[in-house]
Amino acid sequence: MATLEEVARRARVSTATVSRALSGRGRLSEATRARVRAAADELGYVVSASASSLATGRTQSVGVLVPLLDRWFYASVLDGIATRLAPRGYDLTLYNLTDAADQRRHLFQTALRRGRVDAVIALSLLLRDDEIDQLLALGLPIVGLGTPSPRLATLRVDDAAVARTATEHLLGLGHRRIAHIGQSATGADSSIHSLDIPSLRREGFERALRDAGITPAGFVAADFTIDEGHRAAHTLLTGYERPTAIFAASDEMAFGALFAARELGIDVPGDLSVVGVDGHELSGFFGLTTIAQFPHGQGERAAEAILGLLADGQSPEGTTLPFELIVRGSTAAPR
Amino acid sequence: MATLEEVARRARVSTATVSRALSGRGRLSEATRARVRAAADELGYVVSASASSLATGRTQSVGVLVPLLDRWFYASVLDGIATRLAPRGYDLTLYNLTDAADQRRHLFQTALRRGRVDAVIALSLLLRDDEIDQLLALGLPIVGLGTPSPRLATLRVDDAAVARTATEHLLGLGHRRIAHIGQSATGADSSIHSLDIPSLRREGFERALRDAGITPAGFVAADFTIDEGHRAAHTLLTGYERPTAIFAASDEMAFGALFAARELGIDVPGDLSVVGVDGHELSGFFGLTTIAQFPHGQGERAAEAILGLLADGQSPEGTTLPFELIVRGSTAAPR
DNA sequence: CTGAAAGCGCTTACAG
DNA sequence: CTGAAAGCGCTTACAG
Repeated sequence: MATLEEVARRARVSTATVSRALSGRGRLSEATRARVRAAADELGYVVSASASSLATGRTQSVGVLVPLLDRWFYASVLDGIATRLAPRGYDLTLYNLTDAADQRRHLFQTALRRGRVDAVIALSLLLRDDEIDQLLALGLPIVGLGTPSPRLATLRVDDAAVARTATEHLLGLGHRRIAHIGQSATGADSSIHSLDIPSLRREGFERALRDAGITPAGFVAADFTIDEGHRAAHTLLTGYERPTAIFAASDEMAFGALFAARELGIDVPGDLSVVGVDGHELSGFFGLTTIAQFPHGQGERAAEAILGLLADGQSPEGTTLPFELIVRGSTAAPR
Repeated sequence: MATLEEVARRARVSTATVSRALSGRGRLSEATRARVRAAADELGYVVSASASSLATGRTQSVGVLVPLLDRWFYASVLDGIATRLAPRGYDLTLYNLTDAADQRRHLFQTALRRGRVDAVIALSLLLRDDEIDQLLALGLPIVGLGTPSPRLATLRVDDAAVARTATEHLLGLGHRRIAHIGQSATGADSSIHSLDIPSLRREGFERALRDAGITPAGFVAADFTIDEGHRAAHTLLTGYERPTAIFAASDEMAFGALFAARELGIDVPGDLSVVGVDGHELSGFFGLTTIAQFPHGQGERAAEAILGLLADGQSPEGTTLPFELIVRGSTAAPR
């Protein structure tokens, strides 16, 4: 790889001039600028990331913290982020934040502190207080997306409203025995807080029912996977006093509920209505009524927020993300 | 952030000694090593990535080229890669390779050449010859995963054998009118080659039929999505001389075929058998017979191959990835 | 408008 | 076993 120095020699100018010509910073005569550009092109010169970073303190790279890579929702968000970052010349460094304690420690204490990223986007992460401390101590722009800490500037959907919308849709159809599948991220006994997404949805659900003077017809905790949704729905549907409707806190769990209903010979929507959350790419095929929340767009928004902070320290304007009830064949009035 | 220099001062040694103590390279007395470690811990010192990279030429980071982020298959592979890279202290830099010409050019001519990664993993990418030239010119270890270029060391499933296995499963059940949904990546008229995955699967399918003395009962090109599989299946199932079996080149297309059959009132597997490829996480719920290929494990294998090349230049041992026929309820003998 | 030079924070021969 | 010093390849005040 050619170096700045070689370009300088070829263009018969100093390295300072080459740097200015190529970066566009500082005033130069058009003639020299053109000469330098030509020399750089001929040599196929590209600035060395590490040398440039060392000199400027900037890396042109954004770190993204993701809890689960292989889930449609996160993959979509990530795609949205990548879509916006690339054209602006920012690289994306991916950090998969698992539950493994030593991996988490290494990430916060070492990996992120090596100075490889200029900013951080944190996706729907449950972070401990000391982890947030370490994140903030980096002194970098940070944007959370659905991250349940009031200490992090976060873009979020109003999850209580999401749950209320779904629940009221069912109430509006005339359902009175409505069960919920969801909340298990922190557990009911969580000493942390109830700002995480699953908890907010559960609370929204319960409040909507309470406001209607109705008590929940059941709740089963599940981990936002089809398998778990399937298991949870099976429990609800084989208990006595079967619900006429289920509000699942994610589409994947709702899919599981649909499979469970089919296996049990329960007709949807005749004997059971099901609502999910996400607007999963498959929800249309399943005919699932859902609250769509456009994860790809969320990723784009998060990337734009970070780019704004990076460019002029401007915090994102709005922090509330849109959602939308999409009514399909999985919900109807109870018989 | 504390610097090496500060650690050196605190431990009352030279910066050279600190570097040696922390990296483990070079021989040092246990006493000084301990003293340096203590000083580093007290200051919360972490090596600067850019300074270290500039001095050594190594970045401790692997670039991953992905065509589509929001597809289950790629997301799983990515997760597998991340799983193996993290414990070895390597960062993962994600490059989303779209079809946009200018973005591709920027990636190969600039982004990858900035020296930000020590190695590259390329996932199932269709690369032009000049792009492969540029990739090779980086002089870095490269591992392809299902990448259709003989010029790149690639881990791959024997896709012709995958297709043959699926097809022979259908033949073995007694099917004689078998159609295929797949191949569209390069198009039939591709002047490039037919080493890409969709083409290999199509060829495997056709050869298996030919060996059995049977002609294909149809082929529709589709883009590996549910939507496209749905559309393609609809075409096949509403034509005259409807096939009794469909081999779809991916599970997602097979899901689409199942939805199409259901809409058309065609009983699966009574009137139609469907086989897919991938072992998608949903395939079990759909009762889909499939050829599983374990993308998460593929990602792990690719990461290990790269780590091997990075550590001692050892090329990966085997380059063939496993697959497995999983028979479920979507296939049966024709009526 | 352009250049000489210091500095970013490491690593690694080279000496001793 | 340890240190002084050069060097990695840039950028940016500071001069002129």
